[in-house]
Amino acid sequence: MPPKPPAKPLPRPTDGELAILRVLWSIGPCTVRQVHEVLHAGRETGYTTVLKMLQIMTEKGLVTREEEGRGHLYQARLGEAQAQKHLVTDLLDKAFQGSALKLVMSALQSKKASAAELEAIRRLLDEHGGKP
Amino acid sequence: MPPKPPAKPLPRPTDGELAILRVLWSIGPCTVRQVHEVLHAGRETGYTTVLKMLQIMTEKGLVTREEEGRGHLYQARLGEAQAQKHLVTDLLDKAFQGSALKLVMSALQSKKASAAELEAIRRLLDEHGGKP
DNA sequence: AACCATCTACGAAGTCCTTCGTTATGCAGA
DNA sequence: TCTGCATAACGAAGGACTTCGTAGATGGTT
Repeated sequence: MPPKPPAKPLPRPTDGELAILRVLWSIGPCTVRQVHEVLHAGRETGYTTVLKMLQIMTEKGLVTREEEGRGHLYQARLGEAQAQKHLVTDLLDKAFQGSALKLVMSALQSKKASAAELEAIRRLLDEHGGKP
Repeated sequence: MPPKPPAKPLPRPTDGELAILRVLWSIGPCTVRQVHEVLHAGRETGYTTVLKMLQIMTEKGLVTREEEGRGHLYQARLGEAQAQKHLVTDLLDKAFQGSALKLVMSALQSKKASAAELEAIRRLLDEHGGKP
């Protein structure tokens, strides 16, 4: 058996860490420089700041790192869907008393969902709970 | 015109602050002691810790305070639904590219929603998007 | 009045998050 | 080889969050 990564649950990523994870999810494993360039398009974030955050995220287990030439390649440990599920579960427990209904209501009120999205959600419901 | 409260958007409450807000939402305006007693049932949190947090939350504008006898009454500034909407919108933008569909999918996968809840969500969709 | 319980206020400690200046390392070219 | 560039690492600073010890204020009781 390969030694399991420590079984402690991954901490919830901070907002800054989430921004980095989004980059890793969208373009796959990449170097500090690549992450920095993508982030730099939107925010002003120094190179060493990104590096430091990736180092800390490595310690936390949010990302894994492997040597690549003279630099390192970073990769998100959790897939996007998995991480989203964690975040939603967390919010559900902390702000919605675990009620998925209330959360869905808020979501639909927060952003106007497109008709196509509404239809997709309806189909999801059919698969999920059995049509009435 | 009464002087508006400062127009800066309220900061997102931390987890600890959210726990306090939940108490205020459930039992209405109350004193530090009341909040502490409710919280104490679940977590170990000192009285002065709750007091300090309420003071900071007052500075942030998350709660309002009014004199009551020798103590103070604290009240959440935002209603529960309003605060939930903020939290959901925030999560939507930061982790779901603004896609309500993806968030709803995660929510339904995270917790098994009851049949009644699913039906309620379906009704919500009908009101919201127009039945197909 | 003296005392006690309750409450507010203050400030400090410890941790975490974010940022960045600086230094070390390793590769490539003059 | 020596120099310069890209990268990694270190360490510190500043702010936010949480916790708590302690002090001050107020009201009721003996």
